[in-house]
Amino acid sequence: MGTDPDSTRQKLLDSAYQQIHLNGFQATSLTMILEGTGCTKGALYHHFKNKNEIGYAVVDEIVSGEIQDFWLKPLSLSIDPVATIQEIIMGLRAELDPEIMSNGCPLNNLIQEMSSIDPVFREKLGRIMGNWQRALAEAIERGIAHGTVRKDANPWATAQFIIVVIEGITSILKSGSSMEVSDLSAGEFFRYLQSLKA
Amino acid sequence: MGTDPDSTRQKLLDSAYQQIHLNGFQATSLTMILEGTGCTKGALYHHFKNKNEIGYAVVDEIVSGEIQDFWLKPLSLSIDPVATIQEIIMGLRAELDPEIMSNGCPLNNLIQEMSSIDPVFREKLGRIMGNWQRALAEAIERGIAHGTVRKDANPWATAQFIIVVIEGITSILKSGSSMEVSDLSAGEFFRYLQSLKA
DNA sequence: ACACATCCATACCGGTCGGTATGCTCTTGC
DNA sequence: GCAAGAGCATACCGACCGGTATGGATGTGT
Repeated sequence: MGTDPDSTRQKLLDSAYQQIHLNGFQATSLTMILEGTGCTKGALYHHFKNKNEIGYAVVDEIVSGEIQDFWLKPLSLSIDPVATIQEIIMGLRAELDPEIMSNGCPLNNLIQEMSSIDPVFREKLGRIMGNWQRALAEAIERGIAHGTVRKDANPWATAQFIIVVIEGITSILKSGSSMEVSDLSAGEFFRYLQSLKA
Repeated sequence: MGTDPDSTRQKLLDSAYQQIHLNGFQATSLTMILEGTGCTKGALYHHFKNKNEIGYAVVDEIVSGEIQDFWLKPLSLSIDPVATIQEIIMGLRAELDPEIMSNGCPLNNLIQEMSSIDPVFREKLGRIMGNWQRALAEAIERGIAHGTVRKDANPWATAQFIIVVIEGITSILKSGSSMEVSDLSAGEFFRYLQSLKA
């Protein structure tokens, strides 16, 4: 049996992450989180102080890690950020289940729902966004230094615009329409990315 | 006194619209909607079948109308869509209370929250998005015909990308940071718009 | 082997939610 | 001027929410 406390905590966190991604944080009840884990409310309140703390832990231990793995790590090694960004996006498209992807970017979803309500969420999510933007900007700077990116590109503004477009595309995906819809704007996005090249 | 039933219904709708914009649809309780209107639950359930129908009415009668007024109407007369889009955006920035604007685009908010949950919301919101995109595409086509837009621009893809960027920017606005944050990507966006000119 | 903390299940609580049942008041058709 | 229904207020309901109190099992230091 899973008498390992760490594994039960992880099971709860994973379930919470999935449910929050599906229904949003506020619409996710503790009962829904417990469902499928085999745990009860006792376990949940043993590992977490209250519902908000579960959300905070999801952000700190899961969402943050995914941004780290998918974006920060590849970018930190890149001297050709335009190519790297395209590879990341193509990789995400191939890897992720489209049904899951149609639920939007977990980071963006939480920002939309919680940032204006809860200052702790706001701070944590804002920090992740900041790291993401910084990693992009630094990669672009390295690209300029290595001659792979136009010299007159503004790294910080460009980084922010890239995030804007990515979050915009995943947002639009939710308005219904299938995958081909985002192919169009993805094409325009790649055209923009190419325009950054030196 | 306001014994006029139409005005009562309108008051309820307006309050619902504001509360939904502030807190989201699911997090908005009927009590919150009633608050400030001077009405009670009796009035509410006299004019609307249930909570969902209130949301549907808000979409049909308010959100749809705002997109119509702010975007479709100006675009339908334009033969220089790039200029028109810039004017609309500058106008929105000047007109709207920044505190209200930091709550995001009502259309986008509802899509994020409700599209994956409720098929009726999904259909209604998707239809509005479609109209918006179509109006943009048609304006771009007219721009091409009148020589204000590059001939090799793909109207449909460009229209979608423009929506993506607009929704992306209003999304990012919520992640904290003040107005100047969006100025950066707005600058990049205008740069992209200019690149569409003939 | 015994005290004790960790880990978790069960049962329960007050509060709020969306929704309903009922009746009053005022308008409107005739 | 009188029935009939529109327009609404009040009171109430079951369901579910987040959270707590309690106690039983299981390891753990000594």
